[in-house]
Amino acid sequence: MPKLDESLLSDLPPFSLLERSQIREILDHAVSRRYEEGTAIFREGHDADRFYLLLDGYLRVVRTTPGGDQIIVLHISPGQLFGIAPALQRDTYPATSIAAAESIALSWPVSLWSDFTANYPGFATESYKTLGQRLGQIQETLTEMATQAVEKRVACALLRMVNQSGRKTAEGIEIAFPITRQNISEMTGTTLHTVSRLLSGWQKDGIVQSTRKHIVVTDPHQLVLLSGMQG
Amino acid sequence: MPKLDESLLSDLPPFSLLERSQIREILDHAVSRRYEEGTAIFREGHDADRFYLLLDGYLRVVRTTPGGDQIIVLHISPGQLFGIAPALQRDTYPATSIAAAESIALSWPVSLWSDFTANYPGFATESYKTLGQRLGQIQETLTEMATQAVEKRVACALLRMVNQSGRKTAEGIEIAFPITRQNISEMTGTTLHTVSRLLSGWQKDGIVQSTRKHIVVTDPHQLVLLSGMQG
DNA sequence: TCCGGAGTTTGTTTCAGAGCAAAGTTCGGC
DNA sequence: GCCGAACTTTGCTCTGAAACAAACTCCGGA
Repeated sequence: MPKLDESLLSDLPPFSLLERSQIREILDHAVSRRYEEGTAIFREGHDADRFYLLLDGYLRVVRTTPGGDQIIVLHISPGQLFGIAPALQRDTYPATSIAAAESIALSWPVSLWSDFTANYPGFATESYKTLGQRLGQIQETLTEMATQAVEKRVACALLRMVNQSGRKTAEGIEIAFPITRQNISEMTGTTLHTVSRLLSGWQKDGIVQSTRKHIVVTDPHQLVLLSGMQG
Repeated sequence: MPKLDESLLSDLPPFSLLERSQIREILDHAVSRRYEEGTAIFREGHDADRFYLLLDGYLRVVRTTPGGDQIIVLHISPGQLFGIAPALQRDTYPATSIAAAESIALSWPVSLWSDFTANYPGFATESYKTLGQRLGQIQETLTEMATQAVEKRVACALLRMVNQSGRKTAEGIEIAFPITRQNISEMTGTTLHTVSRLLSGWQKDGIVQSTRKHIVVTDPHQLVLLSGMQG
């Protein structure tokens, strides 16, 4: 494997407080790997033997029910830690993570977790901050799921993805990774049919523009109104 | 305030590894307080200035939507830490906690959090373990909410409460704190009417026995079947 | 270039469960 | 012992969205 460059990490929150030499050391223990779209990085219930940092691409964190339905708990974007089960004293991953687009991630054996948190002060802090944000996000989704009708849930899901990964284009803001109606239905607890109908409707109203596996939000403000959110 | 006894903490996971003198020291910084049923310990969005340990009673952790609906995210039972926003670098509580029954809790100012984790090794580990379990639990609820019909969700909710706080009685296993149909509907994203109907039906089938604010599960096995769970 | 599979659209039917309405019941306080 | 508030039960109606069904479109590969 080629030697990794320090600049990969130096701008990311978990590492931003560290010395160049420390980053060098961390990188020397890291394994870098590329994942095709659709590939699993690790699977629910498996031994949590490594923790990860997404360098490039996007991931879906997914849970499967005994009945075989799948739901998407959250998405991971570049720069975020994931699979940090060891931080929570878990010996098994609580969910599966799948590359939503071609992705590159670094990983380390869990045995290094305690070293990292002990030796690199900013690291622990930032990890737990991430965890806190994620917990809040999931609670948010939960309340939404429990109280809102399908249309609002789908609107919220789109907005969340736009906020997390939107990039500006001529027509509006585009979700940066491939996503199907089926995927959206798995984020919102509905069916791909219902999502398709909603999206068609919104297209007609000039709120979104979508092609196969690809969505551009042309009128974010309208979507916010539909989502019924406060902020 | 009377001096608190060391035995209050010595058997609880977050403190079980500590010396008597260390526990003494921790207790000397603690404030103990009693909360009437229905009282808030802290509220969503408020300054996270203290963290807590529930000594006795039960709490509901609750979120309110902009639209005014409430949903119960989880319950806290005696011996558990809660309001541990500082562990996640949050400066504000992400949810409200309310005494489901008369309760007693210890609390400390957040400024002590870093002391605790630094000086008492078992403490940090156990806190994060709790957090991990809670995260898993919420993910579980989320998937359930997204994929299961109302009947299963309510069955699951009952089972979860039974597992967390059930005590054996002559007729079956009793949920240890007062709970209304409304409460259950707020755990499962349905209406109190639907919960009432389900409970009536199950009563007829000899699966539960319920009176006002009080539920006994007489046939847990049947309930497991209804819940469609794997374990 | 054609084929097949994956993703999408649209129509129709059906029903679980929300919403609305109204009694009944229990309990704590006066 | 009475009152009112909080909790529960039950009936009825109506609708959002699931389920079922089928066609259509795009894309990559042989």
